[in-house]
Amino acid sequence: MVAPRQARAVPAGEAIYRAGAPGSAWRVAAGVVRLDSPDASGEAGFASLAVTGDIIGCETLLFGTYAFSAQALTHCQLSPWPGGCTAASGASLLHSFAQAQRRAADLVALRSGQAADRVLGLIRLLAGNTPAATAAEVVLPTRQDIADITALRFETVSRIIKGLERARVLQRIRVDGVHASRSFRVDFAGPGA
Amino acid sequence: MVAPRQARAVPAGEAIYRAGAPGSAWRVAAGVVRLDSPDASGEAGFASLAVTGDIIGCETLLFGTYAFSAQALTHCQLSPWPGGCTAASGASLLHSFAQAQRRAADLVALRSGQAADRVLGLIRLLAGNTPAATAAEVVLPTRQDIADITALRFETVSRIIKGLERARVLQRIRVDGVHASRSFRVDFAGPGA
DNA sequence: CGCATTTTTGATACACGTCAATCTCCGTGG
DNA sequence: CCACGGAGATTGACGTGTATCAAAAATGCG
Repeated sequence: MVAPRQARAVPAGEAIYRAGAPGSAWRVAAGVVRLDSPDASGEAGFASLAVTGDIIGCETLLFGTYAFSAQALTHCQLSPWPGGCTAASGASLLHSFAQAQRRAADLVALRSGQAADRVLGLIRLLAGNTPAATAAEVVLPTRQDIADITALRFETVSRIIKGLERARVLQRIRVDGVHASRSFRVDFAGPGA
Repeated sequence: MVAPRQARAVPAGEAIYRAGAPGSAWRVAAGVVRLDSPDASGEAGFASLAVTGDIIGCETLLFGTYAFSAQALTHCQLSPWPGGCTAASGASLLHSFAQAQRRAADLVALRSGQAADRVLGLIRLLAGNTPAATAAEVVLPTRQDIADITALRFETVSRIIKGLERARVLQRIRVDGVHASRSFRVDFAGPGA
């Protein structure tokens, strides 16, 4: 009888695992995870994104080691996967497969069209991620990470986000009188009334 | 006892299946398949790419219907999946999952960097696809399809491919004295010598 | 052989990249 | 409590890689 692996909490910005390292699969219970291809010789950098509900590190079930590097873009909550009973793993695997496919299609879509639409698309993706209770609030990754995901430059991302603020689509959330640069309240419809 | 589904041959440009339609999964035995998101209300168009060895339509095992539309970009050979024995489907599914992940990362990479590098990257992907015997020959999709995959315009793709021809990286293959606009011999090293 | 489709090529405009300076936030130590 | 410094974010000025619009040429199919 093997002791169950513990759930993990990872602060924003920290590495979760490295490509090539041994390990097992996780379910992203909360937060946003960035996956990177090992940039040794091939295509460098950003490879994929995982948000709440997604499974990461599935490939370890097959190879025993991670194919990508994972990094927390926001504070993350991870739980071991598959859960208790391995019996359900067949359907469960299939389910996360289908989900990964849809996620991949979303990512591809985040890299076409005008810059503003891409950033907005990503924000939409991340906002859909937030639990219902705080549906209209998002914690964004750094400008640089947003830029990597959308294939833009961080200066461009910065300008676009400022523009969305001016258009009242985004509104900074104040914490102790100081507004953090990554926490926003989102109102896709614009200033509403 | 169910009669085994037949293998399918699909000519270039033809639809393989439509999103929402019932059906089952296939293995791409040869050729290149384009997958599109149903563009009804959400993100339109290109979603993913499948080349020789990839599995398409996996989601039917879960939902019974296709999540994407599939279209042959080159002449395609399809075989039913999973193959004869369903016993191996667990590991087989896992394997094609891992493959799909890597493919998705490749696609994302095809949408960053300079236009010429993207097109070249796609050609590389497609050339790696060809069987070893004709390793240096590729049949490319239409300029428009290449443009959709790389998030460029077909005019830009046309200019780039012409440029690669002038640089002797691509060389048109003559068929009956007429050179087709999509069959090329590839020499990534340049004119060699 | 003729027509529809695809590809090529040119001229021009603009969205985004690039380079660089400044500013804010936040932790550290005097 | 404030000076200091680093990381991230903002803003400006300018250049350029692609998009865009348009027209002609090549290809392929009936």
